[in-house]
Amino acid sequence: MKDKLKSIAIQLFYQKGYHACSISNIADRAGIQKSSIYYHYINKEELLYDILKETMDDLNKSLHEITTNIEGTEEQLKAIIRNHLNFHMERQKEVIISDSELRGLTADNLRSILRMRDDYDKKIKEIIKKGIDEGIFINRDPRVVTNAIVTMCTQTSTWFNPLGNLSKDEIIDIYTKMIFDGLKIKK
Amino acid sequence: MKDKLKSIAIQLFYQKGYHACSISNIADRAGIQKSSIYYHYINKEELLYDILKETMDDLNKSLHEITTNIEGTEEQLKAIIRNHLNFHMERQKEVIISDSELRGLTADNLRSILRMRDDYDKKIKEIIKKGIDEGIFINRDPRVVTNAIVTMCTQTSTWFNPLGNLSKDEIIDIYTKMIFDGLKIKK
DNA sequence: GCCTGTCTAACGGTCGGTCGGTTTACAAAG
DNA sequence: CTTTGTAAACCGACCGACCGTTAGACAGGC
Repeated sequence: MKDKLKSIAIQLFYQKGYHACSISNIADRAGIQKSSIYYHYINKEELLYDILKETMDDLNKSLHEITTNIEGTEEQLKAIIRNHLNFHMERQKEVIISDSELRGLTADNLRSILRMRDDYDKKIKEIIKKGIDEGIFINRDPRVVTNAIVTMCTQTSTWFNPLGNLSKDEIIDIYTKMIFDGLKIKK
Repeated sequence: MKDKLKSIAIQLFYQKGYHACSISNIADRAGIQKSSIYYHYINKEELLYDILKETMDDLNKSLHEITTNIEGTEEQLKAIIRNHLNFHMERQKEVIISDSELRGLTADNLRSILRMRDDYDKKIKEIIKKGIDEGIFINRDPRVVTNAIVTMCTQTSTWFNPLGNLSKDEIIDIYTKMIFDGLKIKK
């Protein structure tokens, strides 16, 4: 039932937003009374935190696997981009919640989630910095470049349609080429 | 007072989110009773709609000026990117609200805002398509390319710090170069 | 007989919104 | 120069609904 509640909460937080979705909404959809939810979660925020924590954990875990198993700066970055895109197109609801409902957290929980996000971004920034040092990437502010890449990939969660006529792999291909080689035909 | 209410609402909707911010919150900050707000706005949603409408109007107006005053596909796209980045770094609060609080709108108002957003995106897509036809941009799905560019530029609103050590112009420069030429040093 | 999970019932509080009445500003009339 | 009319702007009390949360009872399985 705890898992059921979580997946219902993901659906509803995504659809209506955290504050617009009440405990009763979730209970109704689960077929139980709203008071019964408090057997599984101490309060509404913990339900949100549980979702965000799990999502960030999974994302960080997948990044860790890449940086330990793949060699070569360019190949690493390519794998990171592929992974990030894949994650955000597969788990659209969770990542959209993660991006828009941080304000629903109290100070301690917020700090915990933000640190996970910072860790993630920092690892990517380090790889871009390494690429610049190795002379394979153009020397531009790594912070800005990281933000540009991460945010554009993250946002696929908001527009990707699993039933559309473009597959995830096709989108990953286009994004990767755009990030590495840009828009313009080389003269 | 109506303008004052709007700017307070922008601040609070941005800080706490639309649903987490009550009419009383806004009234308190404005130094009036909450009932007085209903003299200026028929309900809470109209206050949100007013913000979103004005923001999208201004954005669309700025785009229109570019497409009528600038010639050449590449120069147009460059100007569009500069304008989009500038707008989103200058009016961070409004555009963040525009991106995250659409769910607070009822059907009619939502449709109206979404149409403005679609118009905007469509114009950019057409220019990219034109660039592909003219042989200056690499032939990739214009829908995906547009989404990639627009979302990455939009998201500067979430991380740009006006007090940071990077100016808007520096960021615009990096973004433009990244979009047109990518990350990699050409061999 | 105890633990797990759910129930019913109720709590205090806040929400968006309404109502009738009051203040303010200002202009026309005397 | 004062009085009066009027509309804009605001107030304070109030509404029903719903919020998140708690307490305590109860049913079924180990």
